Amino acid sequence: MAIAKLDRRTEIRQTAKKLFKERGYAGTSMRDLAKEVGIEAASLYNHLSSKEELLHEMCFDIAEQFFTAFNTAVAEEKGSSKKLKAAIRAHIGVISSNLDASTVFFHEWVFLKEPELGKFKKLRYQYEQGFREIIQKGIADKDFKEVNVKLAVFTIFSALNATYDLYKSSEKLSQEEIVESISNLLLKGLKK
Amino acid sequence: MAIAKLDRRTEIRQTAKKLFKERGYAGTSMRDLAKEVGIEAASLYNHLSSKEELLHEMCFDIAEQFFTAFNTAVAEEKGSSKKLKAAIRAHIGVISSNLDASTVFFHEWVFLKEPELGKFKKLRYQYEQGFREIIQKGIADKDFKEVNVKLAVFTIFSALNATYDLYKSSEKLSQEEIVESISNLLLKGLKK
DNA sequence: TTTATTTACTAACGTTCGTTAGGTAAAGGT
DNA sequence: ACCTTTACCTAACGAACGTTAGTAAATAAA
Repeated sequence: MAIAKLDRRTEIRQTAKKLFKERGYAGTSMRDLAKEVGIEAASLYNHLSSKEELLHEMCFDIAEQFFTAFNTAVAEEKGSSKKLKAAIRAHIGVISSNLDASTVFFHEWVFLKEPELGKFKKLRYQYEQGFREIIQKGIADKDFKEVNVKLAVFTIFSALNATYDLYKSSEKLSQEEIVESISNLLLKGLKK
Repeated sequence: MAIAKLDRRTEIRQTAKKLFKERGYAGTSMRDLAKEVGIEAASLYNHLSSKEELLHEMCFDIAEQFFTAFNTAVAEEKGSSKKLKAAIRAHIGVISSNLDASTVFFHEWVFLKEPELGKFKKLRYQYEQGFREIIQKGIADKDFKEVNVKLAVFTIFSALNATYDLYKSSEKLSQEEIVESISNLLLKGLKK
């Protein structure tokens, strides 16, 4: 065969990301998914083993991408401000190159069942921990103000994790504009 | 009758907020709701006319609260920084006194059907416009940096709208701590 | 005390859910 | 040429969905 057309397996998964994003996991039926792909619902099961598997794959795939991007980004920079900005860029980068899946990652992980749910939460905590450590180091080095670290990281993630929303607006913002704007605001603030 | 116990109508709506928050609108069935209230699913319909009505009420009730709180808050302050901080406080205040419903407001409005969906989006745009105008005024008065207004407001809302998450963490943060911390970060930034 | 309203029940409606069983036709490997 | 595998189909499973109908008991109004 060699060089097949983009196969059904992949097509189904891409379509599932799109639908889970648009209608939510619980709001998307396997029949919806099948119709969008152009086959019967039962035929989906030649390419997957359950609806839940789709969600599971999406969430953990994105989780892994976040880790990888973070690790390479911060390794390349010295200094807390630069590390933080690099981490922000990496995080936004993963979102912008996985617009559907990352939306699912942020909103639909609640439908994971144990034990995956627990595993997922743990991964997320670990990932956030990376950001907390950058900020702690920054405070220790007197680069950053003595803020409440947890709250600061919370605020940063809130801002970053909503950026998928920016890409559907009509404004054509480049990724670097978004990165610059958000990290400037978070690092230097609004006040003159 | 006089002074009835907290009536069923109210009880059902409070329980619905809790369940819609925990399991999502699509992920909550009327039988789930009935069981939690302690009656049969069919009996719910003595107190409401449809599942959708519940969602509709929650979303528009919170929308109204946001408007009211915003208007009184900014009317009491002069100067862009103070107005913005007051608006932030008001916004967080509405969230913190409606923890269930505001979560539904942020995540489940997508399940509204037309024409309510359109009406909802319009209200939200108008509300955000209030924040944009504060920032525009602040820039014009040289109080604020010349930031991309839309992106700044986007970032602010992202941070504010996630605060409902803070109240379920074990840390006992007071509302004023949260307001101070977030508005300081957004106004003055992380950098020293 | 009779009457009307409210609140709950059981039973069931038609629909949709995720998924399985079993079959068919084409493609690929040997 | 044969056999296996892949990819689809139709049909159907039992369960769950939102909601309606009809009724009985309790409560309030007259």
